[in-house]
Amino acid sequence: MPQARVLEGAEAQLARYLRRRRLKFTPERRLILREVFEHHDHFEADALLVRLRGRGIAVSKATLYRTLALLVRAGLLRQELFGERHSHYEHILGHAHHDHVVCLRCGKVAEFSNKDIERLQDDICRRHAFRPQFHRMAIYGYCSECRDEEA
Amino acid sequence: MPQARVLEGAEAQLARYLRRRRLKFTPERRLILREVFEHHDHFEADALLVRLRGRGIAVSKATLYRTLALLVRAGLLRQELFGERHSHYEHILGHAHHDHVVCLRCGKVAEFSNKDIERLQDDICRRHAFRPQFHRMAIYGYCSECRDEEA
DNA sequence: CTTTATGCAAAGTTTTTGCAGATCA
DNA sequence: TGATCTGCAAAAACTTTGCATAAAG
Repeated sequence: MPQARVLEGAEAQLARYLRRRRLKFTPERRLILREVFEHHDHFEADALLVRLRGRGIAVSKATLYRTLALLVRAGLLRQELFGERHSHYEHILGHAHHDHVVCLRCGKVAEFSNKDIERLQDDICRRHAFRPQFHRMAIYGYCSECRDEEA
Repeated sequence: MPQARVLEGAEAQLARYLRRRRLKFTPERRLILREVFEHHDHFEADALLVRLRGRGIAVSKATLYRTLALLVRAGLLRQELFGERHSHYEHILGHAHHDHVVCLRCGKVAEFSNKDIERLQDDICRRHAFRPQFHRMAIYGYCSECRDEEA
């Protein structure tokens, strides 16, 4: 899916979400959405704010956090905690579900997805009479570039 | 493994860790270790502090946090973030590796472990030339008691 | 007696909130 | 025009840190 299409789809999805709830599509929300869906896939709130500021867009921290929460509620973003105290956000739209491999030394994050694991997770939920909504899985260790530097 | 044995093992492991690094086995460290390994398996820093205070043990917050970090480094505890901004801690010693199922409504956490998933994770790491150290996996959804209350 | 640990209070980090004024539908 | 938003600054929640004093090895 080309990036412009993704942005278009994201705007449409957010517009629908807002309209249904009689919420407003403000310029701030549009600018943040744009910045989120035009480029990067994986980001932290603070880095996003810096990027916005760099483009001369002066939304407040409060609005940024409120908007990110809104985008999560609207199903456009996924919020992740990779063992750190701050959140990472990822696109849902235009990006299939996947899990993560995180390097403990350089911090690099790679993605993977595995149908067999998903299927086994479903088995587990059935056994626990649990109705799954989503899952998070991350494997922590050392990437090929960092594994040799480690003791 | 009976609980008393676990505590014994934990003390031995910590003592070894400290000795090697010429660190000290202070009364505070011993008391915290005891409170951690005598009973509960799954706890939050603040709840632990309250429990200690309830037993008349007045370690400071600073020492508590420093000691928990030490126990993680020494391989006795695992630190988990279940999508909240505070940590949960779990025993490693006396407790086999497992993953979690978390109820989004009542917050209940159940454990599971699955050899097939672990094996598939190893495959993935091999394919990424990644040297895994540990992983975290949590499935979020609704438990049998809460699934009916949800829309 | 030297190095490491503790307690206190203050600072830090990331995120949330109350409120008054601004703005969208 | 009325409900929702924004920005600000202050609060919140959790954890970390600097420093003086205490204590382990």
